[in-house]
Amino acid sequence: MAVEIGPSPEMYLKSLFELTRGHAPVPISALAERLGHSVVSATEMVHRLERRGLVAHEPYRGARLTSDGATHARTLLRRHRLWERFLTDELNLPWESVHDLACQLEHAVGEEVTEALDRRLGIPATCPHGNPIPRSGPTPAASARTLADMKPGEHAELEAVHPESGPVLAYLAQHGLRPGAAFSLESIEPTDGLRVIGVSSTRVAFGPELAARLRVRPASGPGRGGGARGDERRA
Amino acid sequence: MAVEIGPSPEMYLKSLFELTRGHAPVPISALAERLGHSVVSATEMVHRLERRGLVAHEPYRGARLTSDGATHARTLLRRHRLWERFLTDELNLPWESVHDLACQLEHAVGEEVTEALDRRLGIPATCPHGNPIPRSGPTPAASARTLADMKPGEHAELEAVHPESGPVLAYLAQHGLRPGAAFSLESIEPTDGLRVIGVSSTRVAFGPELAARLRVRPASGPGRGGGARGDERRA
DNA sequence: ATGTAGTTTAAGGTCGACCTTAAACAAGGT
DNA sequence: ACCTTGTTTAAGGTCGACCTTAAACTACAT
Repeated sequence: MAVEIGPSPEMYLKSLFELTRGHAPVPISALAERLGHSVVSATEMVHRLERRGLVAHEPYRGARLTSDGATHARTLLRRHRLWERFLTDELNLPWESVHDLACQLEHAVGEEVTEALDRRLGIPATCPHGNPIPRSGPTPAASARTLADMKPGEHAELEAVHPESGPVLAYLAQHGLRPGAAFSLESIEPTDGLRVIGVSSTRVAFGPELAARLRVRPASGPGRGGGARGDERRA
Repeated sequence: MAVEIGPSPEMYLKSLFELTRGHAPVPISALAERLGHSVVSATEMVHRLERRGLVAHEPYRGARLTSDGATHARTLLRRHRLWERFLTDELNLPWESVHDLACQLEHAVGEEVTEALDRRLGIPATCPHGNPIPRSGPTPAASARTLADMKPGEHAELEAVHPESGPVLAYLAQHGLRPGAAFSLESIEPTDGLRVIGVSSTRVAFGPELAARLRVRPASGPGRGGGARGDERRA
């Protein structure tokens, strides 16, 4: 069991999982873009994964994880997020850089280490970027609402950065924005749909694509002022 | 700096380092055997590493690390042993299995993580198998004396398992023998040179090759009886 | 001085994971 | 019905990391 699989196929499974919205297949071009590969290469890989029974490919529509594939992807994501927690909580590495670091570590460990790590970390509920750590049992539904869905004047709190990536996290870190931060949407610029938000006396702008990657929830308290405040470790 | 290098070349550097005795070149056949590769493949790799300036190859004698190569190997060994400590000390994974696990992790992290890990672990002096963790500055000379050098009747204490490997550690674990354990050499069998030692009322036998991998030092105290006792974390 | 054991080179093979360019094809809007 | 856009297939390439078999060669001990 556990089906030997290399780092590269694993990245595909993970990306596929992350890019999946609802029940729709993910266009291969989207996959390719996320991984920085050519579309042809991505198609090749999808075929390889299909032969292994991990993804189902609907021609001209996209690829979807089979349940085997989804299981595998979930454990990968689990490892990834646990490592992220380890790197921030135990090694005190910067919030915005642990994503890329964890991308290496996730392929280097099996179940043994993963579970031990989970216990060691106190069975955390989310990664440092606000995403839930998959465990046995259904994953708690993440809020579907993002910054892109908000209307000017609304107040909210950053819940998570969903498809994570180095550059995105760097941008957020640069402006002191972290899960838990309260903010308000000040305006949506007519040109390019730029979202300008106010976070503790600063203004930060986000393009529509980035905005769609910022999951939000109604501001919890009157917001204890904070910009760069932490993230919750429990659900 | 840091010269991009993959897991496989890294394993070669590490093995080369571990197999080096004094100043002599390591025969490629020995390298190949340690890695479980064919001699031809090992030769190929040595060439690749030579082109990169990491090893020097003396035809028909063997390969030696250049100073660049040695530096690289040392940092690899450093990562490896730090991960071993992490896995045993923090995750409570079994002593005999952390070697193989660390073999994966060592290729998945850079300097940032390594140094943070080191600090986090309290700058440990040795790995769980008794080998010193390389740091800047000269590595403390490991005792050159092994079980293979002992005479019947002698008492000693296990200091380290030097070239480590899964099966060797498994054998030791099976017999409750760990660094720090005191024992006496009871006999050397004339056939096959088997070393039979007494450890806390048990007898365990070692072939000559294994014996040469067990570094020993004079028993420290009257040995608080112990078989399966720990290992020191400080020099 | 010679022979054997250990080393090296040569030649050819496989597999995975990428790339490019170019052609064939399907979906969906006008 | 057509045309554009996005998708897939085909063809050929590269590179790294392994493999085998077979021939050439060296070191060293007898």
